[in-house]
Amino acid sequence: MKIDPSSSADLSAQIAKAIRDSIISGALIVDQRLPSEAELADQFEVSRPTVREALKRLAAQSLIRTQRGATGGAFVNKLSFEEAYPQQITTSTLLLSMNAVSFETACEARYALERSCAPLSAQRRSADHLATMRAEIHRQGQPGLTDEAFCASDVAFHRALVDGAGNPVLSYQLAGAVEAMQPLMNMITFSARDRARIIELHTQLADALEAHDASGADTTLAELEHYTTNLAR
Amino acid sequence: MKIDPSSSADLSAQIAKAIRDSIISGALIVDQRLPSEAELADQFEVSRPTVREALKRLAAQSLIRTQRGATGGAFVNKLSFEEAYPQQITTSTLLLSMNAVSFETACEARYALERSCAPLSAQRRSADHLATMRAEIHRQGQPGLTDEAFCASDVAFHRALVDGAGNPVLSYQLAGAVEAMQPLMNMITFSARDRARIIELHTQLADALEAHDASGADTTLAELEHYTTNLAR
DNA sequence: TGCAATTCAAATGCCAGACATTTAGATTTC
DNA sequence: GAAATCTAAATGTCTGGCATTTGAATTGCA
Repeated sequence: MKIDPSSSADLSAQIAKAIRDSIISGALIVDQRLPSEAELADQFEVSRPTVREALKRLAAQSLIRTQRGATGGAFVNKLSFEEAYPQQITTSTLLLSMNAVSFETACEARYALERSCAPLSAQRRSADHLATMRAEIHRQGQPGLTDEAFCASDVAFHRALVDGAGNPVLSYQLAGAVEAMQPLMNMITFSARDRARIIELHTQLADALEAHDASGADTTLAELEHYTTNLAR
Repeated sequence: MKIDPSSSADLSAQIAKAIRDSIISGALIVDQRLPSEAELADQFEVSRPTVREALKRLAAQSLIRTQRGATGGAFVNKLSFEEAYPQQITTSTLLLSMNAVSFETACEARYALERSCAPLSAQRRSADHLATMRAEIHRQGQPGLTDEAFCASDVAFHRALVDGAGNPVLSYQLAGAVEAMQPLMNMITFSARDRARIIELHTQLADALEAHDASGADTTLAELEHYTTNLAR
């Protein structure tokens, strides 16, 4: 683990990279304790603040965690799907807002990915997932619901659909696509008639999953995509 | 933008969160300059090193960039898809390796997502994408190729397929799934016969895309998934 | 006047040393 | 033997300072 003092890059960035590479390569394994900040400073021949900046960089990516106290220090963190979700969502949201991605493009991606989950979800969805979907459908029918709350419930519904596939990798990837759409969706105003149609399609979708009907679910998702893109116009 | 001094969390983490929230909410816009480190230290009533640790956290997520010199400082960074790719890939790779995700699960997710791109790619792929795919197929047929190089070429082939859909959101999401699989794929040894079969399927796939044949591409991808999962056993 | 060289100031990058706080384990005391 | 205390190691934070970079203002000269 070495750094190049002649490089133009920040020392703390170089040190972070060196440690990150060690984690990715497996030289540092989960829960292993890194040397103390003072020891790292010695090894890399830099000051403690510089080492600390490097460690903060890694902490921001959830690659390490730190503990204070006698047996404390920095430990290689076991990156869990739960931890990775929020980061994925934040990044996806910013990507959409900062790159002026059109509603059509985002919508297309979202439904394309979601349709890839549908057959698996039709096959494996638990009663729990179905119950969540039914509950969200019911909420969507409440009269006083704001557009924002309607969209939030929509996201919850679709996440239950995706989670029904029982594949954590899919759930992780989809979380970004589905949640990041929400700010864009929030810019749409839904008439009572729009909501009724969406709820109808959601119900069809839940029915299809309950009946383990993959192609029915796929067809309904296609309709929903079509309806949503038209709404945005 | 305030922090809670009585909180147990690190000050630098709180400050990073405050600034991050401002960026996400749009209170800070792209290319806007943040106050200098000294000014931030005053505002948050902490020392400069603490502010610096916070800024490094944000830099690690590509939310800001820093410039030295007279007109330097920290600027809100326009997060681009190109910048987000490597992060996405790193995270996905670590998620798979640290959570002992089975080859079957990862493979299922990868092909499910990839099949969602196939119809779009069949419709929109450019001559460029096709050329890349053909070139990779040719490389895969070279006799002296190591298993690692074969897998790398496989990844390049599939990325061209995904990019052919012409949807940057899809490409971004898929990059993680496809690239993160590579370490798992590298653990498989391919016989000459295996390679021949895979190349055959890749050729079918390229042919289907060239003919704008969506269902043909889908069928071939399903076969490829089936073949790959069987190989892993 | 116009252009080049110089100077200047502001900002980040980096360092040394110190103190505060937390925490587990060792030690002491009853 | 159990509870209380002490201790040491580690991170968290601060002060103050110097080095380096870099754009802009200033100056000097033709």
